[in-house]
Amino acid sequence: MEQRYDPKSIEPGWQEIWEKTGAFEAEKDPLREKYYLLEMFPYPSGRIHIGHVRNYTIGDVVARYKRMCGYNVLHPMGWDAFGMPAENAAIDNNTHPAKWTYENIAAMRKQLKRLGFSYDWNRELATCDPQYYKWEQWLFIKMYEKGMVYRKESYVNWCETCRTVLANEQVESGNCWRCGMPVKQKKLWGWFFKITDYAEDLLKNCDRLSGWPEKVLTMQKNWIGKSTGAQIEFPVYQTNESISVFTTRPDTIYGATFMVLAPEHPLVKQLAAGTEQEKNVTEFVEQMARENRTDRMTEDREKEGVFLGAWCINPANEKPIPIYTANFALMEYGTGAVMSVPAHDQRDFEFAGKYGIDIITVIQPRELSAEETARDQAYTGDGEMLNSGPFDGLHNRQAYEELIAWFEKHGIGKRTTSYRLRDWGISRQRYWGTPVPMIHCPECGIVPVNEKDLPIVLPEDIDLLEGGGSPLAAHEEFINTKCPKCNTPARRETDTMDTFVESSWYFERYCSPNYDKGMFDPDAVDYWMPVDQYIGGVEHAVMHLLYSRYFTRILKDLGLVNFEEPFTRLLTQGMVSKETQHCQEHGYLYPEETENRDESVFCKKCGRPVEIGRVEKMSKSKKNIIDPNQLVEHYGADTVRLFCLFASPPERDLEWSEQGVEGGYRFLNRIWRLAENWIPRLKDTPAYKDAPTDLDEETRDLYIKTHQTIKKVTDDIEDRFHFNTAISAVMELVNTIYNSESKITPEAENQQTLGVMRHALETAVLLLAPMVPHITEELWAGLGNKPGSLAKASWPKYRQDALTTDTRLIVIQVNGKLRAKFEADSAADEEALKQRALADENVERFIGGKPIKKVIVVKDKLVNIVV
RNA sequence: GCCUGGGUGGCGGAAUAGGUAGACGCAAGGGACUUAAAAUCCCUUGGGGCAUAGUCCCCGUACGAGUUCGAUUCUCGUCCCAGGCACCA
Repeated sequence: MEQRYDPKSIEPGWQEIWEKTGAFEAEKDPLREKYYLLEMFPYPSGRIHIGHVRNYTIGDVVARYKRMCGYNVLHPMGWDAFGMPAENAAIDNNTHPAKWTYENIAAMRKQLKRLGFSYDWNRELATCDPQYYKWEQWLFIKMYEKGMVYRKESYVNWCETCRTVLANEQVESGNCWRCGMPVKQKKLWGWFFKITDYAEDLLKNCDRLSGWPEKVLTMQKNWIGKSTGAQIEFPVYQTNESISVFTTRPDTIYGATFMVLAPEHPLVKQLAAGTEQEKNVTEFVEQMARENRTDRMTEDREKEGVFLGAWCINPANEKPIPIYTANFALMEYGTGAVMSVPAHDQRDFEFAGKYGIDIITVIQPRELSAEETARDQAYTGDGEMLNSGPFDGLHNRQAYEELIAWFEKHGIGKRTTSYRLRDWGISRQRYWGTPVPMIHCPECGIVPVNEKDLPIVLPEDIDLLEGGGSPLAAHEEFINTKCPKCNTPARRETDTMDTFVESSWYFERYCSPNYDKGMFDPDAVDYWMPVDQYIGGVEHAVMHLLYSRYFTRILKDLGLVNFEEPFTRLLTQGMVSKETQHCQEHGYLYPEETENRDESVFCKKCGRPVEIGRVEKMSKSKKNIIDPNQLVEHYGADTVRLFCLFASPPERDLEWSEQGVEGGYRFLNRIWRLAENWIPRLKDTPAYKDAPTDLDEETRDLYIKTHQTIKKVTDDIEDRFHFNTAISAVMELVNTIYNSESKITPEAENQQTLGVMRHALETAVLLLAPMVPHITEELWAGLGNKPGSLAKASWPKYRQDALTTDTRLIVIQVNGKLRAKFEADSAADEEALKQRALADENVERFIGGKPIKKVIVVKDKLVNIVV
């Protein structure tokens, strides 16, 4: 051990030892209980940011902790390596996406290693590796054969900036999740995964995911968006056509006074054809097609529509009702047609008001008259049926059931369920992704590639087009092929897959990353999966986590795995934020662009005072980012890790504070000095581990504090991952050791006191080992243990008999207010406590001679006297 | 609008089955050491009150009620903040 704590000189050495000894390599071992800990793998952007550091530190603590507890821990790391930034960077810097990606991976791997994370690097994978995506293509073909994939032309979310299609999950309030630009609707051919087949199952199982945060489950449930109701047929007047509608309120059908079709609905043009409305309708539909989704779908957008010049028949009362097309109707939801009941739906109410359509009340609440109901706004509650023929007088909930029965009996409609969830559009019109392994043959149509021809590798010699567009479509060698069935010249599919496909099964690949006979070795997956603990950002609550759950079901239905939920427990960590600095003249400022004078901050450029802005998520544009590299350089990996854990519990946001980091560094120094002072004295003394009864009072206090700390830290990590309070507890222990130090005079220095001291010190080192692994390895070796053995040391256990002293602090209350405290023997019975409390001087004052109504005694805690 | 969280000192945050509110850290102040500074170590630190400076008193966990011997914790109502969804028929 060196004199001074110098993280820079000790950390790389331990990292080397871990690597050399293969300390974190995981081997399948059926005799040992496994623990699969996974953090969401990063996109190789080139630099690790502080959000990664936090995520991976939390994961690493759990991995190291579980290892110390004896589990066979799998803790892998890899790269979500396909995606558009590589392509864009390649265009900007005139390089190749693969080169850019692999260089970034090398840089980031180095950063992760420098932080001392305990990954099994032998299992590292990159999704852009043909040996990885080969199996994704294989799975695609299996799914195609089972009818789980299909190709269709439809309106899709199109991002003009990224020049590609987006899945519904990837549109965030009308904008592209990646670049933030508005998303348009575009009619395009594309490949879809039939995730809607699993909607019900994905929804139902949410309730069984007890290890997931409620927040994430709610988001998934809302996204799947189940609603129950009926599908009802409305015949079109004087034609053979009929319009199918989905409604959650079949009980209001007698109040349906018009019909609305989505502008994209196939019947719109057909029904308007030849009527005097045809021109208006065409214009309206074209205008809707031009508008982007955001503009059309904002809620404050006024309801607009046009009459089609056609009517349909309300099957309940056989009255004709006009058919409209309107901006608020969505082709993607239900059947793309709405039976509109203005009296009982606010949106329909507004539309009817604007276009002068009849409003007929069919449900009347008890507290309002028929005239008052639905006068100023739609009435959406329950009540008694009226204007509804044979159903008048019924409660609407009952009418709901009877109407559905009536529809089913007369073949007019049936009970159905509708989901908001759409099929997953996975086609991307870009280069840097997994090629869809399909061939378009003029004779045979669409034909999957032969399995033996996999992988379909991305060609390397491509011209990336400025402003996007698939270079594959222009690559003659890639496109031209022969049909696997009939051998005539055919064309390859040029779409690549959404990168969320790769991340939907990487956790299975980690189990056997080099397996070449399939996606994964079934035995390995059988042993390691499911992931016991998954950790990542909440931003993936719907996208990645829903897709992964879906994929696991696919694999199960294909007989490849025997479980359906991939992640048993999920932890979503909060984001990292920091205060911003803003100058009137120069906008947001980096700390180095400001200077401190007279307790205020000023802009270096113009000298104006700088406003210290609110705490916000770190981003380049706000200039409130911090660079992990610089921090590690300055303080070492352990301090950076310690602060990430100490500043707040994992699920909450973490506010970055330079001074807080400094505090963490001070704490590590404090332990270092403690060890440095004591190690020479107790090097040859074994740790005292027996019952506390034989110890003198002062030594016993330290011994008990040590065991209390073990319990506290273990519980904090085990139950809640609250590392902040775990660290506090060790800080308290260290403070206690400092305080005991003065009491161990040379005269008092005997084997027993030294043994207790050693035990305390050793325990602090063990408890901190998962969080700050480098300094603790150094101290562990200093204490005479085999260098590098801490990573595999056993987690300390506490003695039940060493958790409490024989006296307890008892609190005395009068009428619930604290009035006095005293130390009581733990053996004292209730009566004794009561007598002692009543005898207290201060207590007597507050009783003031009033009669005592009741005395409540809580063992080991308090006495409350009620007067 | 709906659904989740959340609101505690100057700050980050504790209080895990209703039982001492403010652990631990940061910042601030004071002291020791030093020629000095840094570092370190020790002490003080929610607000207010006092003829009795105490094992003292009053107030205090967004606000207002309630349940309870006792509420940061449970119930109801109000306000504010963050995140998600948002014309879904």
